[in-house]
Amino acid sequence: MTDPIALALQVDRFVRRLHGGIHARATAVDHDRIGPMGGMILMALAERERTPLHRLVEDFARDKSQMTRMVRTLEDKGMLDRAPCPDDGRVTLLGLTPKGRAFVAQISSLMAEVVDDLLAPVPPEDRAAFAAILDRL
Amino acid sequence: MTDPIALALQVDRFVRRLHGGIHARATAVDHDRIGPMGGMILMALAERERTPLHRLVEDFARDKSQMTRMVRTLEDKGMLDRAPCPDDGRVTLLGLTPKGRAFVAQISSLMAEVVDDLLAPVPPEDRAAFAAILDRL
DNA sequence: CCTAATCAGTGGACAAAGTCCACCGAAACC
DNA sequence: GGTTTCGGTGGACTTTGTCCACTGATTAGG
Repeated sequence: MTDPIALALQVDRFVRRLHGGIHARATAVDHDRIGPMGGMILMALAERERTPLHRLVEDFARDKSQMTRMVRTLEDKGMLDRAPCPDDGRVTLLGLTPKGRAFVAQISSLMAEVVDDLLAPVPPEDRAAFAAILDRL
Repeated sequence: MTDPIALALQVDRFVRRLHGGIHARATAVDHDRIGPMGGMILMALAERERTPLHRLVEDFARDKSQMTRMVRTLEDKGMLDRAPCPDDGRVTLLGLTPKGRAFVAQISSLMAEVVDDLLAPVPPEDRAAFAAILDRL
């Protein structure tokens, strides 16, 4: 047991379903074609306000340039804005616009719903354990 | 706690690191440009022999046509072969070729290593719990 | 039986994500 | 003050994923 390959497969599948679920429910709301990834980024921003880009890069474990572009299109769509960091001339701080905030409000409940659905077969106390384990990665 | 959004983020990140880790270690071995996805498929095939395509589709939660193409390129590279199913004229059964089997042997140990690294901060008994929870999805 | 709905798989066309590498300007480190 | 490092950008590309239409077996309904 604890076959690492099976485990990898299952985690991958979980994410797959997650994205799929979001996609399915969000198409109705997502008129600006933000997409799952964009949504994730916005939600992340909603939690930690005024974040530099490189923070997102490591949180999502994505490529810098990719993140640059993601952020760029989100900015173009009026979901977030940039401001130069006063302490460090290199960094630009990102934050949600009111529009972005409104969007996040819409989708985060959908998101929660999706996660809930996926975790349905798992009893609540195990969910907590699950989350706790994930925390240490 | 048990914030579903944070949870989603973490799972996503985990998969990200997983793919990244595989990618990093496998480039040396992967001379046929199989890629992470192809590798996963081959490993899945290694476990359940003679599998119809639609089984992979649901196991990986991918699109049918995508899977068709993946399988096609893997076949072109001599990693797997197809055989018509005797019981059902619609399905084609997939199986690893010797070459495919050899490849899987190579990468699955790398894979296990990667997963192990990722799970390093989690004590063994919790890993089992983690795996058990994943099983119910 | 024979038609109708269903199912496995294929293909085209396209959009979204991710990868690699080179490159700036600002900052930190002797 | 010159050299690394760091945050971010941009180009050029490959890999994945999505949507939709369509074939040929196969089960179901009457």
